[in-house]
Amino acid sequence: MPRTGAKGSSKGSSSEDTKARIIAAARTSLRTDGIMGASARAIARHGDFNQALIFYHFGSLNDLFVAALDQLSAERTDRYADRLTGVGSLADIVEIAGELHLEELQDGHIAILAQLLASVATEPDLREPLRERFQPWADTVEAALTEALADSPYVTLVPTADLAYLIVSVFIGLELMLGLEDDAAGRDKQLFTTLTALARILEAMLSMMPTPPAAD
Amino acid sequence: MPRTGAKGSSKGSSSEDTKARIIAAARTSLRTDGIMGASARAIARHGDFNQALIFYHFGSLNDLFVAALDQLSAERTDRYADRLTGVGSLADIVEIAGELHLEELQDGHIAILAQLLASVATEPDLREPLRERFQPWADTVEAALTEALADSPYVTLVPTADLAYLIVSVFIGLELMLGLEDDAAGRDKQLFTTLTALARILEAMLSMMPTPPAAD
DNA sequence: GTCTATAGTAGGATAGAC
DNA sequence: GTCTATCCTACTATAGAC
Repeated sequence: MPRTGAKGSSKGSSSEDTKARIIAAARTSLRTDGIMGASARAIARHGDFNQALIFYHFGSLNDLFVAALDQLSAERTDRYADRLTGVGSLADIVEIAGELHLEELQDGHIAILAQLLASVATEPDLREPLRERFQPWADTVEAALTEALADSPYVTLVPTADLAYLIVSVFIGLELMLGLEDDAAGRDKQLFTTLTALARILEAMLSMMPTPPAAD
Repeated sequence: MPRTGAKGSSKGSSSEDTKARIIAAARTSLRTDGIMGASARAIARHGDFNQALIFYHFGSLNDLFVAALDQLSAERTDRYADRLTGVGSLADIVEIAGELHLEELQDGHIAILAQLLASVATEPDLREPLRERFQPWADTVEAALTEALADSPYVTLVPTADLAYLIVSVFIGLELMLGLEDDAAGRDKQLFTTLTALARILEAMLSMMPTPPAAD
């Protein structure tokens, strides 16, 4: 096992540096080759290093994939939180979600998530590690929902945890469905434009309601 | 290539019969082993036949998967249409969608769809065949949406094609996300209960509106 | 139409030189 | 820590016996 911690000198070829290169190559491979094509050899080709390094630094491909997801989660949930904090209305949140989704789609981040999720069917050992690492995503979305609804009288009516789970599911499902499209970005924009418009109509209706409706 | 068409006698061991057994085994393997585990050998094991038969009857694994999807699409979109025709309200449609999703989840039909969609990243040749075969799903959902909204004054406001696409995406995304859960069925029920409740609130609000709101 | 046998390839992972 | 070389396994697909 390679030792951890920063080096005294600023030498560029440290162990941590190599691990980072391997993780970057794994992400590229998952994104472009899919989980079925992301073999040790394919990953090594993307990063231009030796295939055996993967096993020296990470032990197994699955452990490498988990490390890659760790890095991705940390990066992206931060960014989500940045963009989503301080958003006050439902329609605004949908609109920003659309922008985020388009970015993520084009950068291929969601592709990585979808491919890893699909691999759980074949690699049961990945289930627990993936579950832990998907929770922050749902939490970030839920926090944004809660904040956006904070000054609405309807907050208590909305089960934000369930909605957050559904929204994450939409992101994943859209990624796979849009993989069939010729113009995925265009279709994605159109879909979120539709959703934003519906959210604005909903808001208009809410503003016309005299008092919060009873929850059945 | 095996000849097609029905036999004169009712002999059970015809070519078509074998092809059906192979397709059934492919579906089982996709469902339980995932796309990464659904090798010719694994499929043959599920159906208890010789691995070489797959190539004799279908030519390649990808062609077998497409045939399996064909069969699944025909079966299930019929069933969807049966259950969804004549449903008059939005909340009812959501409720029935929840029942259907739970059935499909437990029977593993959506798992097959999700696994095939994920494989497109690695197998570009599957993209076109899959796109053609996913269209009926979206069409069925759209038809149900259109029918459910038929006597509402808001029909023209709702882009049913986009909504249908999103709903299919939710089905796919949920399948993958629920693959991480210990109690997938329970979580699924809970999510659709939430959605149904929200749909009922929306309906109540709509019934209180004096006139259709302008579309921005 | 179904079988056995096998060719040919690619994969995960490790040993051992450097 | 990184490389080459390799083991072993599994895979797709085909050839040829039956």
